[in-house]
Amino acid sequence: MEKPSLPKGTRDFGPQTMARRNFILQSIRSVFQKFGFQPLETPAMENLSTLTGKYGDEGDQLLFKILDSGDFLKNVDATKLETRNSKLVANDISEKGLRYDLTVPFARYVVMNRHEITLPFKRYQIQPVWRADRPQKGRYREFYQCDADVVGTDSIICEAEIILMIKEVMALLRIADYTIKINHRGVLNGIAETMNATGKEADLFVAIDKLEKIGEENVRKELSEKGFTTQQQDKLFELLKTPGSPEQKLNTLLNAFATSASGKKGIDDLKTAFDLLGHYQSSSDHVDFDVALARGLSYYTGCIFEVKINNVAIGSVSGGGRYDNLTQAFGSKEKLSGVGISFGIDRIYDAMDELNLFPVEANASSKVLICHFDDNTLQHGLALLTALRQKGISSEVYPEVSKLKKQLDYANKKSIPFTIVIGEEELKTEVFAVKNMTTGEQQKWSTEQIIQHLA
RNA sequence: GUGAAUGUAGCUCAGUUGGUUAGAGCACCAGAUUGUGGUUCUGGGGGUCGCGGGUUCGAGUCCCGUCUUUCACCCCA
Repeated sequence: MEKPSLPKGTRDFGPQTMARRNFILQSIRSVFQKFGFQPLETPAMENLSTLTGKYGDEGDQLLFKILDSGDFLKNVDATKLETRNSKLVANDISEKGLRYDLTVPFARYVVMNRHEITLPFKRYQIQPVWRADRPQKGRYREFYQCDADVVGTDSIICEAEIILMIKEVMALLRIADYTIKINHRGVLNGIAETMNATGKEADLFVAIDKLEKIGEENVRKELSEKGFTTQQQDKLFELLKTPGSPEQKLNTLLNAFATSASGKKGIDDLKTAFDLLGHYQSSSDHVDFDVALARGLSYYTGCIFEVKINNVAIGSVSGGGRYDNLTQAFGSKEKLSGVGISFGIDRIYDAMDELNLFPVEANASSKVLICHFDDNTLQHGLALLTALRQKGISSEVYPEVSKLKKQLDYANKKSIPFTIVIGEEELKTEVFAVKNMTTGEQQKWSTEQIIQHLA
């Protein structure tokens, strides 16, 4: 008999883990709903044609493909098969794949249901996604994304609200030390134009993004290898090192981008976003204009976001940005601009775990355990149990007759905060011993008093 | 996908140049305590040493393969 095991990069979530995951999930969901987003779910699998070509060559490699049913090799071209090149035959034997993110299925949904969608359309979506990546810490092959997107408006209000939502989620999770990095694709293009590197954006941006991780020296080394002159590099780092507050940086860069239309547009959008935060009576605390942030290059066209929890060795816990042409990839003639944010709850979990940030409430299951001594007291406990449940107090009874010690141990292990002991004496007086498992204090209460105190 | 490291009880780890029956702490179960837990004491259960081959009189220890996890690259939540 083979030992059971899980596919690489996937996990089971036990009750304790689920309680904490739900705590995170519910925090995020409540914020999304508060900001007017409506739920959407899409299938785990999509047609491969929906998924391929949307994430760049790298992304296509990471797609999980689903083998066609039936006799899928029957009609495959024999000469193709003989090449033994799996890439050549992949499309002939697989027409479906597991979704890689939630944004592309959302875009597909919008195009397919355009007639019944009122713009601007705000949806949130919380579902697992799959990537055939090599697993590492904080990187899984199956993980959940929590996305909120708005399509059908260019308004920077949406960008500002994304920042507000991130702040609210972090506050609910009691994560205090985090940074929302924000940049703009236009700023990146402006940099490329200003340093005379148009046409080589891809190499440039990939190198820029590594600045924080590998430092200026190594970035310069990489740029030299890619054929950037020292002069270009000097100009680049002059821009990247623009000093001051976000506002000061924006002003300095605006001057630097005098000849770059997209650079100016980028600065403009970012300025608007920062201004709007003020109108929302919010601050730019935690928000950092990071000129070196370059993510999601294959489809973001406007603002780019990334959220890092500080002092944990885990990648970004959230990312997002504005995209102009996602629906065009599905043949939509109308140009729909969208902007969205995605929280990775698996990484948030890992970070909170490492920082010991889970509140005790996130562990509790039942609030009350009813303990007893024999069949008679057990049976009478059921009436009390029903009374408690009718008042919405989540409670359970120890389902078999056993020693009190064992029942109290059970309550401890499940972090049940109150126990009620029912014995012959309690049956006569109808006053029960209610024990606070944290303090050890014990009170004598009637059913009404119990409900009053615990509801 | 490329390159590297790791794997001994549920968990964290010991285990000498290859040599009897592989250990500890924590956790678990039982008792001390027939209506009061998280402390203490006593006892107990639990390991095909990741899996499969090989070398050897003999392998947890050496070699090869494989899987898992981790790290770097790539990319990303």
